[in-house]
Amino acid sequence: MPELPEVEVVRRGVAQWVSGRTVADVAVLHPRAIRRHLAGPDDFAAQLTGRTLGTAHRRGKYLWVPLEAAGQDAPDLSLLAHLGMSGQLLVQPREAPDEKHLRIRVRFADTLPTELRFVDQRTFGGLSLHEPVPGNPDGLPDVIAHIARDPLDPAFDEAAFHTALRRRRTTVKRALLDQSLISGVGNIYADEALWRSRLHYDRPTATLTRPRSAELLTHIREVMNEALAVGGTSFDSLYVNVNGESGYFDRSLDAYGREDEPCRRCGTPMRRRPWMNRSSYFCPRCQRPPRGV
DNA sequence: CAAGGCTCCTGATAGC
DNA sequence: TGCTATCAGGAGCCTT
Repeated sequence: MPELPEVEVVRRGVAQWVSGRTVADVAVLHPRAIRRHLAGPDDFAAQLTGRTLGTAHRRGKYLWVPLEAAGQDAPDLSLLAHLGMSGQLLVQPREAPDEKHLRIRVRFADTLPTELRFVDQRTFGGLSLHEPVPGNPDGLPDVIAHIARDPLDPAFDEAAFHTALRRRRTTVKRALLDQSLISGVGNIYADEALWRSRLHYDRPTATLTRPRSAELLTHIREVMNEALAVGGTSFDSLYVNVNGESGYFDRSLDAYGREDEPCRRCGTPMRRRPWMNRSSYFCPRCQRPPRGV
């Protein structure tokens, strides 16, 4: 499942292989993949065709590319991508056979042999075009203006994060998954960071002291940077491929998916608990539940 | 406004 | 063998 590190790998791939190229043709093969583009597939294709892709940006799990606007200070339109659970952005040879779940194809007006493909089995992800937030130099799409900066963003407001945690009346894992509070954290890295911090997922955020929440933030950054260090150096070909099952990210997980396996700190069998229609993995000894849970 | 639940989707897997 | 149930889960949307 793509979370921040995986999306960052994709961003780098897009920046390397696609930025600067001009779109010649767009094929939308599944309407659900552009459902955030309210004007529909024909409009999506028409607006994107002829435009040149600018610098690839990322905030949390969102990735976008402003379309270059000749003679203007700021971009007038940005191409937004979210991978959802199973989405992939692939740079493939034009003659490569279609993937089973190919949803969108973008061909370019140059002589390079590659094209951009959006492949997504479960269609939770998608592409869309949006006007940027006025005055934003990076072309931040207006529809993701509510997404908080992510913990790897130099402008992430750490003091505001701590304050917000104390003010919230919720539990710590819910807070970590709230993209308007801190973005880029999904179920996997939430469990990993909580395990490193020895925090139970149902710990009320209001009980976190400033040092404890600072430690949590440090662990979030560490686990993301470690994943990035492994996955971010793995692609060196035309193939920009990220999905959670590719293997090089989950090899080093300490908590996620380790039910009944020994805790790497204390040896106690790890547990899995149904949680918000998904799962939470934790060590029952290292991560003691709060009172009343 | 904040918090939490529901829902979209497809394929792998388990169970009968 | 073949069917059904369950699980994976990001985030918009709706209700409370």
